[in-house]
Amino acid sequence: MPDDGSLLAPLPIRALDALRQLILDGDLPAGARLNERALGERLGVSRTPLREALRMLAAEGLVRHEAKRGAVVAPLDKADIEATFEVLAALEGLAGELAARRIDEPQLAEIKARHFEMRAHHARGDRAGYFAANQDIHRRIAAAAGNPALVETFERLNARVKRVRYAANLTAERWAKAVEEHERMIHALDARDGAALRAILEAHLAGKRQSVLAAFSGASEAYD
Amino acid sequence: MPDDGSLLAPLPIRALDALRQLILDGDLPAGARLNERALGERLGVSRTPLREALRMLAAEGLVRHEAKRGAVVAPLDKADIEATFEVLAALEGLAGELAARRIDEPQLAEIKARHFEMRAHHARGDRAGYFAANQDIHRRIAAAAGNPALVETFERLNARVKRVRYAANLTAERWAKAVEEHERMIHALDARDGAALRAILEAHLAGKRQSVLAAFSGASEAYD
DNA sequence: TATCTGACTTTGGTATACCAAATGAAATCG
DNA sequence: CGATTTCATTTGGTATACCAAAGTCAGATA
Repeated sequence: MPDDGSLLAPLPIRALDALRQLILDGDLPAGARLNERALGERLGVSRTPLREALRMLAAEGLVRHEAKRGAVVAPLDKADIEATFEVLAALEGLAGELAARRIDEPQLAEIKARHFEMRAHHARGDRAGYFAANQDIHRRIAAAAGNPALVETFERLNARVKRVRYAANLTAERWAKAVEEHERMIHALDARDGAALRAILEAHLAGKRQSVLAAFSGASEAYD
Repeated sequence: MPDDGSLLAPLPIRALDALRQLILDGDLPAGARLNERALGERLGVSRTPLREALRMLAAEGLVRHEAKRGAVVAPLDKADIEATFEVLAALEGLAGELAARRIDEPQLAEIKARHFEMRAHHARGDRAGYFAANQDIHRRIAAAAGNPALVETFERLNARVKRVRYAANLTAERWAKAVEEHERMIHALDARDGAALRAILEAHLAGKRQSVLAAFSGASEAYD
C-alpha cells in the first residue's frame, strides 16, 4: 500500500509513507501535534518535503490542519467510523459486483488459494496471519473489478479506519462468522453471481463495522 | 466547493482553489506542464505553498507528478471516465438510500424548491442555470445522507470528471429524460423510498456517463 | 548537410532563512 | 499567594538560496 517508500523516491513520498506507517501503528497517536522541525529531524528530511507529505496525509484524512497551530493526527470518533464504514461497504459491494462480472480464471484461482491460506491461519488462531490474508483477498477482489478509481478510493478511506480496524479483537464466534462469509464470497465469485457477492460483502463490512465499534467504545471511549 | 479561497486562508489553500478553478475551466488543459516558477508568479505565491497545492491536487487526481519532470495536469481518457462514473454511481446510490432514510422536512422542502427552479431553467433552455441547479440538488441529497465521508469522497471524484462532465452537450431528448428522472427522484424522496431512489440515481448517473462519453469521443478523441 | 558535443539555461528537488503569531515562563502587581 | 503583564522562545507560514539533472542550442566535426 505504500505509494513508494523506496530509496529513489522523492522525499515527500518517502516522508508520506513513513508518516502513514507511524500513524497507523499508533506511534503517532490521534490528536498528537506534529512539530515540523522535530518530525523532520526524526525522518531525516527538511521541512519543505515534510510539509508536502503532511498535505497529502491531510487529503487522506489521517491528518488535520488546524488554523495557526499546524498539523495534528486526525482524531477518529464513533461518527467518523460509522460514516467511513458506510461508504466502504458500498465500495466493497460495487467491487464485488464488478469482480464477479470481470474476474478471469487465474485471478480467481489465486483468490481461492489465498482463501485457504486464510482458513489455515484461522484454524491455527493466528490473528496477524489472518488479517494479512484477509486484507490481501479484499484487495484482490477490488483489483479484479478492474476499476483503478475504485481501488484508490477504497484504499484512501480504508486507511482512515485502519488504525482501529485491526485493533478490534474478534470474538471466536465473530471470527468464525467472518470466515463463513468469506466461504460464501468464494462461492458467489465462482458462480459469477454479482448480486450475491455484493450482498455478502456489504453484510461482511457491516459485521466489521459492528466489531470495530464495539472494540472502540469499550477500549478508548474517545480516540482523540 | 472551494475549500476556502478567502483572503485569510493560508496560501497553499488559496493556490489550491485557484489552480482547481484554472484546471476545471480548461485554462490549464490536460497534459499541460506546470512550471512552478511561472505558475507561482501568476498566482502571486512562492514555490513552497504552490508545491503543497500541487500535492493536494495530485491527491484529488487533477494533477500527476511525473518523475524528474514535475507536475502535469492529469490527462483523462475514456477508461478513466468510465471507472470514475462507475464509482460515482455507487456513491450517489448510497447517498440516495441514506437520504431517503434520514432527510428531514426542511431539507426536503428546499430540494423540492430547487427542483422547480431547475425545471424553470430547463423550460427556458438555460443550460448554465440548469447545471447549477442540478449540481445543487445532488449536493443537497448527499448532504441529507448525513455522511461527511460520503460527501467528501463524492466531491473528490466528481472534480476529476467535472472538466468534461459539464462540457457534454445534452440533446433535447436526453435533457428531457434527465429532468424526468429528477421528477422521479423527488417522488421517491418524498415517499422515503430508499431502494427506488438508489435505483433512479444509479440509472441517472449511467445516463450522464453515456452522454459524457459520447461528447468525449466525438469532440476530443484523446483529452490529454 | 546531418550529427555530435559541450557550454549555457531552465527546472524540479531540497534545505535554509526570515517573520509574525502563538506559547510559555519569569517577573511584577494587587 | 494568585492574577497578570512582559519578554524570550518556539512554531507555523512563506520566501529564497542552492544544487544536480534535463533540456537547449550553437558550433565543431565528419
